[in-house]
Parts: sequence; C-alpha cells; structure tokens
Amino acid sequence: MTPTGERVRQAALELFAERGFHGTGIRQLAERAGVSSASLYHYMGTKEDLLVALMTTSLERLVADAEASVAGTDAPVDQVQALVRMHVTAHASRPLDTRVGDHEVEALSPPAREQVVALRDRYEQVWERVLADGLAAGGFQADEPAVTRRALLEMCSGVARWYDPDGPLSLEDLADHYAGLACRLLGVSPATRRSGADISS
Amino acid sequence: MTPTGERVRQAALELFAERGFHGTGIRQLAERAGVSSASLYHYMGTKEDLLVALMTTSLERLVADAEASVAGTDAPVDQVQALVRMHVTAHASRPLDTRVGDHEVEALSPPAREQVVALRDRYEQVWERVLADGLAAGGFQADEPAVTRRALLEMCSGVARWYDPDGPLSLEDLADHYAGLACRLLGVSPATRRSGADISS
DNA sequence: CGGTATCGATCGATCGATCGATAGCATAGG
DNA sequence: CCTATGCTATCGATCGATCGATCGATACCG
Repeated sequence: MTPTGERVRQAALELFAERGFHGTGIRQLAERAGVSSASLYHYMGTKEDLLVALMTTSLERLVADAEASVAGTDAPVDQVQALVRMHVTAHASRPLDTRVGDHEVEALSPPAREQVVALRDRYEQVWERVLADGLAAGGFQADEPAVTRRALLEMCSGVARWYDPDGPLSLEDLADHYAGLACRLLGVSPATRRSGADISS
Repeated sequence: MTPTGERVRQAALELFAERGFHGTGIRQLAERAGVSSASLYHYMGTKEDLLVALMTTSLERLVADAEASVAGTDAPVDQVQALVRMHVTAHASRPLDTRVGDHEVEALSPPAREQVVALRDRYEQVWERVLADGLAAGGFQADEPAVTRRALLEMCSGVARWYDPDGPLSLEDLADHYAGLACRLLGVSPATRRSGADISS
C-alpha cells in the first residue's frame, strides 16, 4: 500500500469513527488525507467500498487473534480469559476500528452487510464454543448461556467507548481487570482462575 | 401533542435508530410520518431540534426512573439490583430510544451535545453513588470502581442491541438474569443478594 | 376574519462521483 | 544519448442528484 493510500484509510477510519459514515463527506475525507476529492478515487472504489475494506480488515484481524487465543490451551477457563484479554486489548488500543465496526454496519448495503456480518458471526462463534465447552466441563455457571455470552461481549466491547491510554490504567491492568470480571460473570471459582485445572479434578 | 406530531416523533425515532441521524433524509422522515416534507416543519424546528427533543425526553425519563429506583430502599445491594432491572427493562422495551441516545450524541452540535451529555452524566451519577455506598458498606468488591461501573453499564445497555420481545425470555426473566449477573460482577455474596442486610450484620 | 394544518414548488448548498488534462517518471527503440 | 511511449499520481471543473429548509397558496374550522 502506497503512503497516500494509507493516509486515505487512516483519515476514513478517524472520520467514520468520529462523525459516522453518513456524516462524513467525500471532501472532508480528501482534506483530512491531504489530497483532492478527485484523487481519492485513485485509491478507492466508492465510499462504501472504503468502509467495507476498513471493516473487513479489522474483523479479519479480530477473528485470527481469537482463534490464536484459544489455540494456546484446552482449558475453557484459560481460553475465555485469553479471549477477554485479546478482545479488551484490541478494543482499547484500536478504538476507531471497533467503533466503526460496531456502529456502521447498518450503513452498508445488503450484500456488503452480509459479508461483514458473516465475519462477525465467525468471531462470536469462537466465544460461543469456549463458553459451551466450559459449561460442559463444569467450570462455568450460567443459567442462560446465550444471554451471558452477549452480556460478556458487550461489557468487553464497551472499553472502546471510554478507555484513555493516557489514564491511570495500563492496557495490561485493564486486560487483567476484565479477565477477572469475566470470571465472576461466568461463576468461575477463584481457585480455578489461575490454572486450567478442571473443577472436578 | 397532536396525533400527527406524535407520528412525526415516532417516525424519527424509528429512522434515526435504524439509519442514523445523518443517514435519514427529511423526505424519508416525511414519508414515514405520512405528511409532506413541508408539513414536517409545522411540527418541529430543525432536524437537529427533533433529535434533541427525542434524546432529552428519553434521558429525562431514565433519570427520573433511576432516582425512583434507588428511593425504595437504603441498602446498596437492593438499590443496584433495582437500577439494573430498571435499566435493562428500559433498554429492552424501548430499544429505539436508547439506541438513538447512545449512537447519535456525536451528531449534535456542541451546545446541544452539552445539554444531552449533562443529562447522561446525571444518570450515571446515580449509579456511581450507589456503587460508592456499596463499597463503603462492604457489600461490594471492586478493585477499580470506575472500571467496574462502566463495565456494568455497558453490559446492561447492550440488551437494546439484541433483545427480542418475541423470544423465549420475558422482560421479567431478562431483568432477573441481569440483576444476578450484576451481583456477580460486584462480588455480592449470594447470601446477601435477596435481602438488604449489611454483610457485617 | 384568524388561526391551524397542509402541500407543491423551489431555494441555495452540498452530496458522491466522473471527466479530461497535466505532470512526473520509468523504460524501450533508434 | 535522446525521445517516444505508457503508466501512476494528481487535480480543477463539473455532473446530476439529493440535501435541509422556506415560500406562498389553499383548505378547513371556529
């Protein structure tokens, strides 16, 4: 990717996150990227193509990171903590990506939306499988797994809306804290949180 | 409020929630409300005035309900459960209001935004005080109260993005479940969840 | 008559997108 | 070595469409 092309993507990420897709004009985008509005079209297809590209890049990275997170161990208690750390770290360190991904799905035309939603579903399936494994193994307690999963995910995604990297909490502290909160939510007994030991062992 | 005026507000609520403020045109709004785009201006000021009115109405109701929720008891454990039930019920039964309130704040011009953010802050202060009381009384456990408060609020707000009133879960069930999740998050011991008894008593 | 409610027509501005033109820079042909 | 050719990058000008908003006119109702 050429430097100017990268500047266009960065400008789009900032403006879409800040003002929304429909709230961002092609001319603002060009000005932020430092090119004319005509030159913009040398680096992208339509404005929507650009949005799709941003979302797809971000989501594919998230899916890959999620699958890598669970690959490190077989114990659901460890897997869910790895997922939470990864998710929180991603949302805190790249809030623009995740804000665009969360808020602008409805701005997409149906075919593009399908593609993006499919990626998001793949991501959530990783969580679903880990939660199901943990419930089957007895390490988690949840009356309504589907509700608990959504509550957990929404809680973790929220950091993109408020975390300040210059604040008192480091990324590590934040990830640690959320891993603990997730364990509480899932009813993981404190004794089993630090190890992958099955609760029945 | 005249019936047509009410239809305008309802149409705006639906469209702003569905397509966003900038994604909704004055003509779509008029069509959904069943009037001409010119007649629209008999019932509103500018498009932004309409958005502000919707947000203010929704937030003022939320603030009033929050203050009523905590007025029923002095025990923080009961107060936070009442808050969670109220918040979850509001977000599940009026998802359009809360989606607009959560997503479109950035679409407001600075003076209007200040007014809306002030209301939202008043609402969050109710939560903050209850959490501080619970920590002081020893009923809650939280290393980072500010983080825990945000995590709790984001978790509860998320229901507006997925709850289906025609699904298997009733509003009551949902509120119950979230009250339980909140207690887990806050480290409330199961014994004290059903009563307002201080943990030291 | 004097409000209230309604609308077709239209305003200037801005929208996303395209056009043809221009410059720079590589490299292949003589 | 020169220059012809082709490709990348860039832009001013402008397209038709739509934007939010306003106008004057009409109808109805007390």
